[in-house]
Parts: sequence; structure tokens; C-alpha cells
Amino acid sequence: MSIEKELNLEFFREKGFVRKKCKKCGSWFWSLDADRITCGDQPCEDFSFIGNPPTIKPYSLDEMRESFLKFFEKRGHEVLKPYPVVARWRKDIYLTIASIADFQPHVTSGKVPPPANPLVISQPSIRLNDLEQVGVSGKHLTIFEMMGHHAFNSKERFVYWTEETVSYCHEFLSKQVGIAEENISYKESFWEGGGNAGPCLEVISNGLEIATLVFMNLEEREGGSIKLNGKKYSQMKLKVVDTGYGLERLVWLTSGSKTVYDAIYPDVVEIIKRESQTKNPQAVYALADHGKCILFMLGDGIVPSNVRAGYLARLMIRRALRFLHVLGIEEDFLFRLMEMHNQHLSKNFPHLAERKDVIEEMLKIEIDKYRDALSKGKKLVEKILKEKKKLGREELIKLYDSHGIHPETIKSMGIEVEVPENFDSLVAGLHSCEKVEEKEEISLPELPETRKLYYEDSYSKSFDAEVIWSGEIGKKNCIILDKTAFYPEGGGQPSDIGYIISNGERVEIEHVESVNGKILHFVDKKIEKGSKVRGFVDWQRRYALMRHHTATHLINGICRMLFGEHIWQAGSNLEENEARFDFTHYKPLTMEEIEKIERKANELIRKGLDVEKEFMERNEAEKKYGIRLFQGGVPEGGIIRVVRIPGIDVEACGGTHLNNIREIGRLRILRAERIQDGINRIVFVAGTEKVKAVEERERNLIEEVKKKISKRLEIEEEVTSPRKALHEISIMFSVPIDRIPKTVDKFLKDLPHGKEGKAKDVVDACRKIFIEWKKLQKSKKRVPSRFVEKLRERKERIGKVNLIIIGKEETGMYDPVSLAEEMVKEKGYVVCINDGKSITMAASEDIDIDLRPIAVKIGKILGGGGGGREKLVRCGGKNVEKLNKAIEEAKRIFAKELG
RNA sequence: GGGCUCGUAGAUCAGCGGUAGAUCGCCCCCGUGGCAUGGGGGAGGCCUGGGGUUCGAAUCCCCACGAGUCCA
Repeated sequence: MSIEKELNLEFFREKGFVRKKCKKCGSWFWSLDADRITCGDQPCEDFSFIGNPPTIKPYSLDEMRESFLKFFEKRGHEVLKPYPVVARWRKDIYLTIASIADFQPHVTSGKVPPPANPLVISQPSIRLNDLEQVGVSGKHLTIFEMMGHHAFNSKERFVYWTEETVSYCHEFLSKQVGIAEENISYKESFWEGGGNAGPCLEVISNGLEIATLVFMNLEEREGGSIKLNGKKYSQMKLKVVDTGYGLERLVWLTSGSKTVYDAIYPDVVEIIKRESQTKNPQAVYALADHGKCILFMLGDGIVPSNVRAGYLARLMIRRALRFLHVLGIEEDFLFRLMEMHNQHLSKNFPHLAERKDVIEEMLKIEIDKYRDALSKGKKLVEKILKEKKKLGREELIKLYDSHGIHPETIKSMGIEVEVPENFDSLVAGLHSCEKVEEKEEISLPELPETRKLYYEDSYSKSFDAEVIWSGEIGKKNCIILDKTAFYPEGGGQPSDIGYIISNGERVEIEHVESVNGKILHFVDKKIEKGSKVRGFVDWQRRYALMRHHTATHLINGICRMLFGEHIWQAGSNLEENEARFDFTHYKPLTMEEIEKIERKANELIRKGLDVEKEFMERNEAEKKYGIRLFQGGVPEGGIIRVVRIPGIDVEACGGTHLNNIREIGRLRILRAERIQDGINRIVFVAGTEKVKAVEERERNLIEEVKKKISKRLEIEEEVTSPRKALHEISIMFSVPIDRIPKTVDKFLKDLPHGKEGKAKDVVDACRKIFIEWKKLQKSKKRVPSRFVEKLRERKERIGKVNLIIIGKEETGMYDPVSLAEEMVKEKGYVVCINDGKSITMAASEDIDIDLRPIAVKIGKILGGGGGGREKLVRCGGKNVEKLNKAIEEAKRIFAKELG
């Protein structure tokens, strides 16, 4: 196969194109202009359209998009609505980078039929690879619309290939847009990306590449026979026409303005310029661009965060803020920037304006976070400079890696630093990639797919079946049945367990897995192939899981209703006794919000809504419900199972669900956690009995605490909500709820026994004993002077100093260290305190003695050690019974040293 | 998903094995015609929680919770 052959088109020859070799770069191209000597692309040729556009009239973005879509619609293409800029249907990328990205990998691999064929689309795409060039080059954008007409050719159906593609393109550019035919050249090239490849034509006009026509017919394969650029490829089943027309570039071309930014949103550029305090066109352009990118990111539901796609949103927001600083514009201008872009976009992308409030709130939070990060960073840098005078390599790396302060940021603070050239790779080197554990592929003999009774009726608890395969997998006995009601692990729902009866013998089902539609049962005994069996699902467990699963969907829907379209499932975990639902949201949940979710859930449960479960054609489902369907990951095939709670939630989900949400009974949120920036977790239980059990546990806990405290305080009232009470107390004591009784014990133990007044309720009682306990701690350290004076009377004279020995009973309730401190405030004293556990010694400032070696000696007697400051030491050890002996020894030493 | 930092007074942080500190803020007093300020005094800490090591832990180790950050 050769590119030359594939691109030697009838169309070119008929039209009178000539194939030429570029004098500068050597690449082959087709042109109608026989005198042309270069391919016309940069850098072989400069832009020739600036100030001199090749068309009569300039187009706006809307006009150009409209005319493109219409042009292809007239020629048999179905117009598709654009996909979100967040590529949630893909595992390999976070953002939609091209129109073809919408159809990868499911359509291009042939697993899912195309949603239309041929089709035309204008897809907002985000590329952050050339971030530094944005605003600088005049042509780079982070967000642009890639207009594409696509055809998917299979054995069964041929749509069109190279000839028609180029013909359409040429007609569109010349007849529709109005570029003179001689001004359009087609450069031969080879395209590869995302595991696919194929020959392509780059379409160039006046030095600007305005479109790429890719004929995708190769896929990367290990054993592929076609070797290109060091990679092995084989022919694809599907031959895909993948075209990409740069909407912004076409508009630019027709306007002939200085930069692409001036062409596509001249008013935005103008206003930024006007607001700027300093002149910096690059920052102006970059800001205009970033604003649009941020609007799309947040509008399509990215929640800024420190991970994944959220991180990219934060990156863009922080860059925008930095440009604002450079231009001397206040940060709040960002809101206006959103507004300005919205004015352009609301006609074709109305969802962006609809989400204005949420977007603004997210931005506000991000602005605050950035301010914090900056001021923290500044302080940190100053601190390090104070100690080390210079920021070395190590410091720079650590500042960035642990604190997010990039050397560039430090430079912008006006601090000179030497940045190592390979800084970024040094940082990357710190995070050496560890291998992803690959799941062992289970290979099974050719068998038909297992009939899935759990889909026919999710309530089937027992069934008759035949063993059609029996063997060992990973040293475990395994069987496959012709049909089964056992649900295999998947879709966030754990596998069923249970047992089967075979020949009157009970065999436990320990785990169930699905491999290519075949359901594998792991059993504790070998069962012969051909055996007739009867299976029994552990129904109590399964029903609990079903309740939790349906409840998860319910909570998901409610959160979206209450908070907005940025709510996406970020994971979930179902267990018999508890379930977790993780979702994206930009701030932690408040107690009120948690209650609101719970109230709403129970309200809907009482109302009762049927849960609709339906297998649907993927494209149909996607058209009907959108990408929103793929909450818990993306299914592979062309047929997907849609689970719908009408008016609340629709998800593609393979799990077993209730027939009506009424069966959930009751739902109770146990707690909400913030598992990482931008992601919250709700932990809950579903089921009337389970909720009752939780409530009883809470009541018991409150009773336990009440009983403990009522020994000391009279509690007058019952608490209305044990849950709220426990929550309040746990925050007050800063301990987890389970630890409340133990903490109360600790406080009560220290406090003197006996009744001491009244409290309104348990919470009030807890507050009171806590305050009392804190007072007690303080009073231990505040020794009354009368008490000190009294003890001073017991002085023994050794030379010029007064020695005071204080025994266990004489310390009172006071902290020995505080007591010692008080005793030696007057000149000429040495004290030696035995508090029953250890010995504390102190000497007045004027006495010339170092107590530390003495403390070591005394500590040794006690089987331990000692130390402290010169004039105040503590010592002790395991042998508490030797305390008196130790005091005697101390006395002897003092007599010797001071006498 | 993995790594690295960090949780101390209302706020910002210091201390990094031997009695919890600074600055700002708060309260009181002095001062002034009033204000900015200045001087003096004071209140305010389960040092996030739990476990361990130790005679002794805010400090060292482990776990949990919370925050920040980088990489994929």
C-alpha cells in the first residue's frame, strides 16, 4: 500500500490538478496552479490572507458553522448535535480533542454502529498541548470547533471514500465559502493517532491549513503486517472518513484579521484591551481564549479539582488569573469574561448560560483557592530564603511537587532563581510509573452465552439448570450453567452468593463472574458436566444489594436535581449493610443539604415510582438521554441496558434493580465525607429494618452517654433527634461518634464525683462537663500562692539553700511541674516533688546547680531515666515502689552538692 | 489510582523529646478636643482524634479524619 496510490484521485485528474513536490519541504501536493512551487503550508509559505482575505465577505462563527452543516445536510449527511467537551465515554482521554473522538473507540472499532452515516457535526474541542503558544502565535487556540463530515464504510455498506470526500471539500471551499480554486492546495501526508492511522490530505489556502481529510483504514496491531514509522498496523474492518475543518481558521481566513482571536471574538479582545493597565497583546489574546475554554469546561460539568479532568480546569483557571494579574485587571473580571463569551455562544450552546450560577460559584471558589495558594507559596518561599539564602534544585522541585509553586511563579514574585533546564522531567521522574496490574484473561471453550434469568426477572431466587461446562480456574472449581439467576460481579454491584443442589448434595456458590456473556460460578465442590442442578440465591443479601443499588440511582438523581448538572457519579460501592455513592461537587455538603437529600429521597420512596429496565440500542438511548447515561463507566456493545426512575434518573446499568422504589422502604444517610477535592461521598443504608437498626443504635448510644453523665448532672429533657445530638457532640469533642462514650468516661474520671447541678439535655450536659473538665485542667496549673507559702514552711536548711520535699499526699490536685515552678520563683529554694508516679525537681535561678545529671541518677534507681532543663527536671521509671528510696537518694545528693 | 507536604490561640505561623510561644485581632487601663497611633495589662489552647515507643510526646512511629499539592 502506498499513500501516493491511494491519493492519486480521479477527481484531481479530471479537475486538472497537478501533483508537485514542494521546493522547500519536499512533500507532495496537488494544485490547480501550475506555477506554484511550495506546498503552501507554513513554514514553506507565509500567510497571504492577512489584510487581504481570499473571499468577498467575512464570515462569523455562527455563519460559517451554519453554512458547513447545511452544505453537508443537503448532500445526505445527518446533522449531529455536538458532544460535551469532557470525553466521559473514553478511558484514554479526558477532553474531546476532535470530532472523530466522539466515535472512538466504540464506533471506529466496529462494536457499535455509527449514530448516523454519513454524518456532519461541529464539535467543540479542547487541546492543551500547545498551551504556551496560545496568544503568542496568533493562530493557536485551546478551544476550537472541529467541523467534520464522517462516513463509516463497512463490508455491508459502502458510503463514500476518497473521491467523494475531496470533491465535497473542494466544492464547499470554492463554491460555498468562495475561495478561488487555485488558492486551494492539497498536501499528501500520513495521519496517525489514537491507535488508528491512514493517508490524509491537508487542505491549505493562503498559507493556512484549514482542513485535514483523513482516510482512516489502519489500526495498530501487534502482529500487523504493515510497518509504518516503526509501528505495526493491520487493515481496519471499517474504513472511516475522518475530516476536520477548523471553524475558527476558516472564519479567520475570510476576515483577514491580524490574528485568529481578532477574527472570532473581536469584541472580547477589545474589551480586555480596554480594561488592561499594561500593554501585553499576548496576554490579552490568551485570556480571551482561556475564558471560552473555561466556560465550556465548567459548562459541560467539569468540577475543578486536583485530579483528572478537574485538574485541567483548575490549570486553565489559574492561567487565566495569572494573565489577569499581568494585565492589571481584577480577578472578578473573569465573571464578565464568561458573560461576554456567553453572548456569542448562548444561541448555539444554551446550556452554558443556563449553568451560569454554578459556574460563577465554582469560579469564585477557585479564585479564593488560588489566592490562598499564592500567599502560602510566598510565605514558604520567604521562609526558605531566610534559612538557606538560596533556592536550590531540591527546593524548587519540592516547592512545586508538594506545594504547587512553579518556578515561574517564584520568578513573578520578583525572586531570582535558577531553573534547571530539565525541570519538568525532573518532577516527572519523581513519579515513576508503576505497572498496572493486568487482569488475567480467562479463556473458555466455545460456549453459548448464558441465559440471564436475573435480567428476565430480577426477583428470581431459585431456578433449575444444567451444567454445560465444568473445570478449574485459578485452582478453583468452576461451572457454567445453561441459565442462571446468580448475578455476576459488575456495574458496581458485587457478585451473588448462594448454593445449588446437585444429586441431593448442597454445593456453595462462592463467587460469580461474567466472561464474554458466559456466567462463571465458583463452587466449593466439583460438579460433573451434564448434571441437573437447582440453584438458590442468597436472597436476603441480594435483596439488600438491590435496595442499595436502586437507592444509589435515586440519590444520584436527587443530587443532580438539588445541585445541578455538574453532579456525576465518581464511583460507588454496594454492600449488604451499607452503600457508598461518590459524586463530583465543588464544595462539601452541609448538614442541611444532607438532610434535604434524605428527606427528598424518603418522600419519593413513599410516593413510589416504577423503575423501568430496558435493553436499548445504544445510539437510540444516547439520542434520547445523552451522555448522562454513562454514570458508572461506559458499556462496550451496541445494545445497552437502561435503568430509569422516571423524572429522576436514567443510567446505563447492568445491575439488578427493584421494580418500584417504594421497596427501598426507608433511606438513611449515615455520613458525608469529602474524599478528595471536588468529590464527595454519601454513605447510606436502605431498607426499613436496616434504618431502624441504625436509629436504635443511635438511641442506645445517647442512652449510654446519658446514663454516664446523669451520675453527675441531672438531665431534664429528652433529645428530639439522637442523630443530630450525636453529630453535635462528636464535633464538640472532635471525636468520631463511636468514641463519644469513651471520651465522656475520660472527662468524668478526672472530675470529682457527685451530683453537680442540671442540664437541659444530653448535648447541654456534654457541653457542661467538657467546660468543667477544661476548667479543671487549667486550675491544676494555677497553684494558689497560699498553698505555696504553706509548703514553704516545711523547708530544711542545707547550707545556704532551702530544700523542700513534697510527698504524694501533699501535692494536692496540682500539676507537679506547675507547683515546682511556683515554689522556686523565690530565691534560694530547691524542691523535690513525688507525685506518686514520678519525681519533679526544680531549683531557683540563683542556685548554682545543674539538676540534669541528678535526674539521670534518680531515674536509674526507678528503672527509667530523667532529664529536662538545668533548673527543672523530671524523672521516673517502672519501679514506682522505689520512689521513697529515690527521694532519699536525692536528699543525699543535694546535701553533698549544696552543703 | 499513586507520591509528597501540612493539621498548635479567633487568624497567620514558630516550637519538632523535657512547664505551650510570637505577630495580628479581641477585652481592660493610660493618653488625646477627636481620630490615626503610642504605652501598660489581660482573656483566649483536649497542640485534629486514636494507638504505640519513652521515666516523659505538640514533637518520634503506626492508623483514622481533615486540608493542600504534583504525577498518571
